[in-house]
Amino acid sequence: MVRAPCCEKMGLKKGPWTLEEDQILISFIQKYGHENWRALPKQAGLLRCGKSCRLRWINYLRPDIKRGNFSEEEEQIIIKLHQLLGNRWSAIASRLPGRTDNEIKNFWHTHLKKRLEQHNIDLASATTTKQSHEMTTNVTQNIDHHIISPNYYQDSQNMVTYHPTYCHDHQENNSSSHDHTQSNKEEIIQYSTNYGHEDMTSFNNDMVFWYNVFMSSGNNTFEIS
DNA sequence: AACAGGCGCAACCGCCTGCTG
DNA sequence: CCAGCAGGCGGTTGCGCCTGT
Repeated sequence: MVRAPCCEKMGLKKGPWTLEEDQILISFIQKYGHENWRALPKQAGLLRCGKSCRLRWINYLRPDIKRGNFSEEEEQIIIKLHQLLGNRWSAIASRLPGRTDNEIKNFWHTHLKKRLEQHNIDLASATTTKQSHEMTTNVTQNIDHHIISPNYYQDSQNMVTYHPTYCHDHQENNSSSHDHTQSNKEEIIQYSTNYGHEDMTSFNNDMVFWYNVFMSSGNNTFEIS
């Protein structure tokens, strides 16, 4: 398949964004939204490619972006989710409100990776296979309660609508016994429940459910790295 | 004060997948 | 079913800043 050209046209600007460009992009999106990223720069009068605009908006200009250092709690969440999900930064980011995949990826490569590697070296001689297994098990059972899924939407009837996460995890289902067709992807599981943030049992069950979804969605090809 | 090396982060690149005609 | 397009994603790069010498 021929890949669509991107940013190849002469005259398109690259490199750091200026304040002026940021303001143009923000005001355009606030006015008209971003239904078509490719067309957006032209419509907004920006000499950027659509991808660049999208990246800038998602990673920097979005109003709900949380700036600043990662908290200890967030670090732990990232570590745990990375054990569970691998390098699926967008999936990890979707569980950390206000954080972007790029930010998490950078944070991982600059901080956590080194720290964990050092930690692994320290543990290498002492860790047995059994302990390793127990660690993995604990990860699945003790995912931090504060991880918030953006896939939950509470509607007016106090129902929680759940969109299965595998909608976004598209690689691991090739040989799956589950046929994740479009109809399956659109499947919505509704819990008629009193589910609340105080109800940690429900939250725990939820995380176990998620884990099961992850595991089953890949016909065990899902890798914990 | 000047320089070198390391670090952090924004941005780019290229591939993959889903959608549509 | 196929081809082309658009969006999304993860890997990588480049550059500015910081720190040590």
